[in-house]
Amino acid sequence: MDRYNFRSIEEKWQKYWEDNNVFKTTIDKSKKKFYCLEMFPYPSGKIHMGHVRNYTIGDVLARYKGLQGYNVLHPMGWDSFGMPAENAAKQNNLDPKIWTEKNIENMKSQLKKLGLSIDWSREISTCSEDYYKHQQNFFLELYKKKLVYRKENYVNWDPVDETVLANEQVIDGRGWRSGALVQRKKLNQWFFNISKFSQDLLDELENLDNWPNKVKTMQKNWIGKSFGCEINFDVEGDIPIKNIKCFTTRPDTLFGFSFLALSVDHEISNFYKDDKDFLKFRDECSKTGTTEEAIAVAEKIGFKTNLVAINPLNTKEKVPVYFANFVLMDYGFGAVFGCPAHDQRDFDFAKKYDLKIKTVVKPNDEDETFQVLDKAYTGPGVLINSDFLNGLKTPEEAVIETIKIIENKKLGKKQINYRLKDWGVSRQRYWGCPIPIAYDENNNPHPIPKSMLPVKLPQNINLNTKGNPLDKETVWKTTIIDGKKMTRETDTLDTFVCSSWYYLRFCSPKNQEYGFDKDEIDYWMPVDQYIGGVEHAILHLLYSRFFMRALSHENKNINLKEPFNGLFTQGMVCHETYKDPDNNWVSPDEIEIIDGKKYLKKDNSKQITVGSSESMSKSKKNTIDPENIILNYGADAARLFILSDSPPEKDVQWSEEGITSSFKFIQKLWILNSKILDEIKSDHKNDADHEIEKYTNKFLKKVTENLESFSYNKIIANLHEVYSFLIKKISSKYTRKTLINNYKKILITMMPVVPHLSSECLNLINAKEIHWPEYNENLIKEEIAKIVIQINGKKRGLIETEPNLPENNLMKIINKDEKILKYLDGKKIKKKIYIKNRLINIIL
RNA sequence: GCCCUCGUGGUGAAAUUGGUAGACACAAAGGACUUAAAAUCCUUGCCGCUUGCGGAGUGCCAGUUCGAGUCUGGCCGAGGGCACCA
Repeated sequence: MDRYNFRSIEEKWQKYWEDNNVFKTTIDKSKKKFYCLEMFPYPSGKIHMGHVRNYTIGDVLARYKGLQGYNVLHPMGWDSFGMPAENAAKQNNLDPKIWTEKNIENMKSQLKKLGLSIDWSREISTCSEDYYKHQQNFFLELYKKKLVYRKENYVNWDPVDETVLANEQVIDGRGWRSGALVQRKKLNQWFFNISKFSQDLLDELENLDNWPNKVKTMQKNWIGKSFGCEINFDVEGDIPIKNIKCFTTRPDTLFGFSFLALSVDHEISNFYKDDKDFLKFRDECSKTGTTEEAIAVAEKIGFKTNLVAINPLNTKEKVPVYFANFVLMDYGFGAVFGCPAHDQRDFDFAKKYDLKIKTVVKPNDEDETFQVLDKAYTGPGVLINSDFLNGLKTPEEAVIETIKIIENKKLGKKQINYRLKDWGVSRQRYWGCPIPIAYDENNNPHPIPKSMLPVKLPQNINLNTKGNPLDKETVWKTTIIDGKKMTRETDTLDTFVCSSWYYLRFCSPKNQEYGFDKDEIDYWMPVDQYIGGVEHAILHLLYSRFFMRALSHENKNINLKEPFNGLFTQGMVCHETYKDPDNNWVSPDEIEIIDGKKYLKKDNSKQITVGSSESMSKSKKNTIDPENIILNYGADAARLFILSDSPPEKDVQWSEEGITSSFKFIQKLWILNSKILDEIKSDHKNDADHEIEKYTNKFLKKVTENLESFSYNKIIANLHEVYSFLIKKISSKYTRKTLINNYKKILITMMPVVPHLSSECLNLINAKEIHWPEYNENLIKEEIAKIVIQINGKKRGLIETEPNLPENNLMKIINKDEKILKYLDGKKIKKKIYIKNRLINIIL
């Protein structure tokens, strides 16, 4: 019996698939389509286990759908613009393009070794001119539709990467890539008007039935809709300002008004720009900015103006106006009215500056003497101390009533606000898609004419400069449009723009005229199943949803809002962490096991401490290189293991034992195959066929259901079960025809998981016409019912009977069963609950 | 602080959606084969008297039900998301 030579067999099939263009796809309107897409990788140089998991999950689905007869689109490409290339290029003094292309070459060959069913003829790379010229065209289309605009704005400035970051790229006050503390800086920036679609982006979440609720909730919170009203407060004081607009969700608490707070960037700050104390205060605020600690400690500080604001519902009441560090300029109107009794933040501020705290809401279970003392009350209740509003139920009734009153008195109006802000897309970087704009001598922007696209990145430039290298390219910067000399925009686009439409490009990757072909996207879009990491729950997925809307906006040819019909977010790959006695992280490769204990390979005196299992990361050195795994165990074993044990949406623990066990299972399946080949050399008459028919059909049902529900870990369990069955029953003398038929079906179900082994075995049994096997419900029907006997809800026995046995007949059997009679003990039966074919519960 | 998700053997997990808890796998222990080892196969969730049998058992406490891992309420714990959003 020969050993399974995974290397030659995997290579053979990969070559066969490639040479025969097995996964090449074209439109075929006679067939139902299935667009299976995994998030495309950044070409960092090598694939990691996260990729292996992501692409294995996608491949299982793509192959399954293909076997079912769908016309499957399963492409792959490269998210190849971005800072790592630029940084690597700087360090090694080479061209980012060359660095990137080399990485792509390498990663592509690694991915191919995984045996993925990818149509490589559709490969795209976002850094190629062929890709970004269409992106520039889209930018100009959006510009024309006024969905792109330029404004001066405070930005999140990353001092290490010397670039602007989107709010979403600032994590805990630090740059998401560099980890540097983010600063505030005012710059001219390009923006995509994503907030125009806030309501629609929110509404359509409801219809995304095949998205995880988790992701929908995150997006919902991110969009952050709130209902309230704007109120125009009259003010009096020493500057020529008559009123200040505020946004509030709690107008019902207006009688608890005790101060008005402004953002330091509010237009009123212009009157204080010569006030040294104010400037000092403003500095103080920008320092506490967005850092983690600052928010945690979050001391509320204010700067008192000489203004007073008048309560519009009680004009006798005048309260002080402050600038305060907790008021944001880019939400609402940069001004809030303070009601300390019913907002914790206002409460803290009032305590600090000794402002009035007037209770105007009492909880439902309190009486009217209720007073807010050491903590704001933000819950529901009834309005008190509020004159004509007294007795209203809050918040629902009271908010609506108050808004009506405010509208009638023309003091303000109903208003809906969103937290979602427009998407700043300008980046001060070389390695990105150039923004196709040029400026005239008055600094007015002009689109680059379509005929002059693409605006190509200059090559062979000096990257070792501070700030944006494109700024220094004086020759490149200068251009002539309509005979006028102009200066190019030197900012490039955020790389999230590239990934916002790549799913469209895959439909027609070769179209030179436009980013995609209408016929092609009409057939292929939307993506039926999108698979990737949950880390993109907000940024990438929201941007893509926006981009699809932006392209469809005012465009009769495209009527598509949602790019991804189904979304699946897979968990991470984790591994134990190791440290040496000096507290340094140690990689699994550097460890040797002696007598069950782990030691440092190069120094056996040093014992390793084993830490918790965490997601694989270079910094903790707990990574496993997929290339080595494929080399030593094969792609099928790697695929099998990455799907085993844990459900795909949860984290999976990588372990040496696990991959070894998967490797062994592949070997076992191969031995089984050899035995079956022996077995089918002769035929049998003995009619044991029914057994295998039945088992196979039950198995097919389970596997099919598990595939449909992404329960891929259960499929592996099913494969173990079917193996155990076959290896035991192989000599049961099934007729040759039946054995081959059923074995063929089983092998086909293995195709999505272990395609090389499965293809080889199918070939060896000379199987033709390979398509997903249907199961026959009639063959699955149970011929024996196992009925649990419960006495007073406790399991006391198990009886095997014919199916659908009437209760009377069952009781006859029970009455002959000594074990059970022991429990009945002649007692009177009060009640019987009989669930056919399942259980009977006898209550005494 | 707010929002979401999840708590099942030593470990990763299953459980026909309210009906035999622990499928499948990893680890450990014991056993078989072997001169021996490797490989392979079998047995074992826990507590008790030890073929068998009995008991407890799905984070904790209540509730609904003939019956709860599954449903309801309250607590405890873990993970994730958001960050002064008015």
